[in-house]
Amino acid sequence: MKQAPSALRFAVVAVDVVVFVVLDKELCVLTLPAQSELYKGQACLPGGIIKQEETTDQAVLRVLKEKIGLSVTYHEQLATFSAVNRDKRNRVVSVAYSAFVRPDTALAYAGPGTFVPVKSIKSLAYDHADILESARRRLGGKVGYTTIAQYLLPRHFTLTELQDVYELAMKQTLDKRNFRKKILALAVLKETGRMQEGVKNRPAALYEFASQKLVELPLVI
Amino acid sequence: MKQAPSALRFAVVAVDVVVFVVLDKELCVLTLPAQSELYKGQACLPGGIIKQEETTDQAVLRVLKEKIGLSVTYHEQLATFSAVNRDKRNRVVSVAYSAFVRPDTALAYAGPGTFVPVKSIKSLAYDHADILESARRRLGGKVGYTTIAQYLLPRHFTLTELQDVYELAMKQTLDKRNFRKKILALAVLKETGRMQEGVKNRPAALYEFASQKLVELPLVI
DNA sequence: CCAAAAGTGTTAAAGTTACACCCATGG
DNA sequence: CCATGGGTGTAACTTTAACACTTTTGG
Repeated sequence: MKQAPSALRFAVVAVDVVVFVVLDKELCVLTLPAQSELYKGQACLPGGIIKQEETTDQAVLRVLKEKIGLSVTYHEQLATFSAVNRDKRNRVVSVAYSAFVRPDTALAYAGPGTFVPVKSIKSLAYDHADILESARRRLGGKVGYTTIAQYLLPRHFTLTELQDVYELAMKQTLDKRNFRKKILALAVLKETGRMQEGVKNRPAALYEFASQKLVELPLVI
Repeated sequence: MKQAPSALRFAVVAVDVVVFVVLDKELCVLTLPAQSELYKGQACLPGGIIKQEETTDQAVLRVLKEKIGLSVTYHEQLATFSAVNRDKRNRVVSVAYSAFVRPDTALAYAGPGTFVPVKSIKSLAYDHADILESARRRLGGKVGYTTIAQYLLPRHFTLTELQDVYELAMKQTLDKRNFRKKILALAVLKETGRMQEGVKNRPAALYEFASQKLVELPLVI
């Protein structure tokens, strides 16, 4: 593919990713120490510049894999951030993404990033705090009308674990009986037939999502 | 602001805008004849390359004003399209926007674009058909839980006109009595005290939105 | 007086909320 | 037998859906 004249290419196009995980009943995101001198000492989100022959979606997967050493369960585009000074060094237009990993993946993770509770994050380098806030809001909305919660859970999970994810994402507590009635009525789950093992209380039934795709529901929870 | 080396600036960043209007009980969008040789004869959405010192939001307003001669009532970011070959000439990453104009503005419009019914559009240059479809879907969703319909109506409007916009956006008919009950219960409208004039049937009361800002509702319609 | 659109209430059904106790397991 | 979390139903209330006729105006 031909390239447009350099004079027209004002900006670098980058991706930044908010990688969510639920650990220990806390909603966490992956952060890294900012590399650049200007933002030294601050944390930031994983990200990188797109390559000449890749889409932003491909860039997200490449960056997470190559630079961060992580495979995510699901990712989706969030919004594009284009403030002229969002990166003080030079003009970078960033296409932000949300991504999700299962807790077991995060626990086994040993790359350069750290998962930290969203609540504990006071500030981030660049405009990454804005991006995080935007992703956080989107997650809160989307958990209620899609099956996005599945990407934050192990494949097989208990209804209580599922409810925990909903409560974290929505920032509210839910009634156990009503939650179960609703989620089961939606018919997006199926019983695995298996039970929890090695727990010191009554073992819970394990469920899984019927479809691994993101399903949109006619509004619920 | 310093610029990153040209070698890192692979792509041109552009904006493309889906400008909606309701004319004659039809949802329409603004299209233009494509300029480039490669897409000669096809229609496309208004758009343009961002400038060095402007955000994508600013670029949208500038492009619509300078190139199209149109002031929109409201605009919001939709999504970013980055397929490597979405523009065959060279790499263009496009940040797509939805925008809305009131019918009176569209009727008075005399610029280079044309408002054509969405239904009548079979194809568009570049990936603009994808962008339009995406905007169309978003409008359909958003009309139900926000006050976005206001940007497609004159400032003062009848409840029937409001219902028409909802029906067009949602692609379904609604019950007149139930619609009125719901929308009035939401308390987002206020009576202007004025009535329609010069209509050959019983004149309807004119309403306006209480806030000109986009308001998100706890789910409705 | 006719045509056209405005305006208005009730009832049945569905969905949502609030709420408390017994059960199975490991230690 | 105790502690821990799992699992379950019902009744009041709220919301939604379906539905038809009278009113006001201009021509």
